[in-house]
Amino acid sequence: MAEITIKYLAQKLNLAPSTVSRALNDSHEISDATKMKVLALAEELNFQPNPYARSLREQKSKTIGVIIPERINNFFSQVIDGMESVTRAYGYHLLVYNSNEDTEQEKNILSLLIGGRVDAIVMSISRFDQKSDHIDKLKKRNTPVVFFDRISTNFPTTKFITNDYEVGYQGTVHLIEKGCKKILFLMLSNENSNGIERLRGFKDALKKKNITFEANWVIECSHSDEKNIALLESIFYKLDRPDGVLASVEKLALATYRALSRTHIKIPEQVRVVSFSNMKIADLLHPPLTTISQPAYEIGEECAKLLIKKLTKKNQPDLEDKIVTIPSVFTERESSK
Amino acid sequence: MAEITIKYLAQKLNLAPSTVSRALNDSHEISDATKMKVLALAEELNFQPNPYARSLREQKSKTIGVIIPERINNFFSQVIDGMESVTRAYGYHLLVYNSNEDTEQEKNILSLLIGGRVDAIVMSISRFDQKSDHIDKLKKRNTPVVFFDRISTNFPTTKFITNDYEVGYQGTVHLIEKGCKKILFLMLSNENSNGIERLRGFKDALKKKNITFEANWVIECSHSDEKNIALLESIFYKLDRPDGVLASVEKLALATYRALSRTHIKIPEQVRVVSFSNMKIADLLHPPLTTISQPAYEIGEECAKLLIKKLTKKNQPDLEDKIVTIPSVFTERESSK
DNA sequence: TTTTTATGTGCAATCGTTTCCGAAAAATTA
DNA sequence: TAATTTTTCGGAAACGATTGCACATAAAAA
Repeated sequence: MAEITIKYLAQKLNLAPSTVSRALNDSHEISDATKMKVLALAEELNFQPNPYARSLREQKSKTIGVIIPERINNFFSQVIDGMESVTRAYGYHLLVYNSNEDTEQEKNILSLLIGGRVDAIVMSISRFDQKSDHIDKLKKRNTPVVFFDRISTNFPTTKFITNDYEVGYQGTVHLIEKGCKKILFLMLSNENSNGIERLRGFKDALKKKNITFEANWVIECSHSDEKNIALLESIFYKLDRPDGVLASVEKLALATYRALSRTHIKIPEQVRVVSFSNMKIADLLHPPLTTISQPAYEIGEECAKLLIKKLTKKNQPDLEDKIVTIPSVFTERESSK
Repeated sequence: MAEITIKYLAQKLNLAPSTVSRALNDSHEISDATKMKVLALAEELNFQPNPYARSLREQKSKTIGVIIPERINNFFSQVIDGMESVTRAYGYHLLVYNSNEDTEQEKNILSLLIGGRVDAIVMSISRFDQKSDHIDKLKKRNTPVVFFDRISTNFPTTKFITNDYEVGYQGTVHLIEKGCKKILFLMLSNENSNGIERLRGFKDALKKKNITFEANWVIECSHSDEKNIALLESIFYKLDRPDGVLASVEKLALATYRALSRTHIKIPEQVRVVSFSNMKIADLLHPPLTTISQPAYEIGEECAKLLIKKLTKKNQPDLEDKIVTIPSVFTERESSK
């Protein structure tokens, strides 16, 4: 019931709290004999130092805050698994928040975290807004921040992404070479950093292949699955329907599948589909989905490694302002045959 | 740079720290005039009380620890989303850990949390072992614990599950009525609480329908997808193959799909499949999968609500030792037509 | 005017650690 | 043996917030 404290151990052993503390932290100024005694009792009583007292004193929490825009998403789950694999090894903890693709929530979470609850922050931003003042505020603090996937381009820190441009290009070329002449580019919101890069790859591929891009090929979708499906249905219902789809986000590929199934349009015979996706069961869809999948676990590991290094080593410089690219992998399946 | 503290505010305003603290906490013994002044300055400087100082003093962290056996899993993601939706409203934080279906890791995580880092724990245990002493240890502590889905039956607290027995029964009856005579029950490990209930429903349904159960219909699978697929392939390769499958876990249904696809056995013509699953795209599989899906979000909400109540209200009794059942929903699709 | 009461504020202790500083005891050197 | 250094430990002050208690001051009652 009554928590076991250092003071209690000290009293039991007829030592000063300072001595016990030092013994537990294996300080060189404590004799081996007393160290043994202290460790033995601590072990016996299953002593765990109070993390909050320690945090208060040391001015660090051994906790990293993570903000993602969506939790029910294989990509983000894998990223967090990757992070946890390294943070746990270093005794760090992960506080994970879901901003639900909502800038307002993101702002609230950020202000929660800024109070000193975490030593560092990892985030994938909900919207790539111009007015990201809540993120800019972070600059004034000395809390290290790292971005991944959906990054804030003008915030000076390290960002982890995949080769969005190249792979957007590659996916588009693939569709064209399969015979597509009119390809839709589906994006979630026109303002995400990676979406923009993927779109750039898309456009450049069209140009390279001498297909003239038309503005209405870019479909800006919402976060509502139902709305997206309805929108796509209306598009595919027309006579001069597209014959290819590059979905920049998994959920849009699924919306496409649903829309095409409702309108009885066949994949890949009538429309070929390629999607960015980290789904593990892309091969079990009907038809199996051609994917561009991101190295999610690895991205998580890298984010965590970088922060742990910054937090645990002495005299580390500020996080370098650069973009680290980890390549995605393209897997061809039935949906684009 | 220098953190803003209550002491700093007090100095700026020519007040005592205690007065500032009381003003911020809206104490009745502070005049409205000074309250205004304090609040104004706090607002202006964007003051956030140090959470660790507060935790130390108040002996509570406003943090709940969550342990799940797997993160890349829609069910658990939904549960956590549900929890977060209520904890955030009350200013509580979520520390989430993945035990990776491993009792050893679970034990380590638990001992991390026990040090007072969290005010309460929510968990879905990795294995239903007899020797769950690491969980029993929690009893001695006064940290409230709640279980969900994979519960520890003999630990006296509130547990949230779904009507595993009924729905296992229902799924089996469904398969039988579709004409199945030899049905496999796929479980992840023979020792999970919910698996056992589902199996009981399975057996009772067979009995009810006058089908004699055979022990080798219960397949205990591992956590390796590849092994499971190979195992299932070998089973379906035989002549007297089963004509139905009830998968107690989503990943086993997927393994079944893969195994059947490799052996060129048709679903549902040759084998009908029903699975417990919270996949959102069960309808996009080939063929669409008949599912029993758990009310994951709601389970998360209920866990959190219960704990928040226990933690925020005065003089709350210990968590009642009972099982709360929230029903699953059965959705028939092509895979069991 | 004096006494009582209500109101507003400050002082100091506390939560459990870590660490600076100093001091005794032991070991080394002169 | 005396002087010096090294080893080992204790005292006390932090870290930043909350809160019991005391003490002013002003308002109300006698």
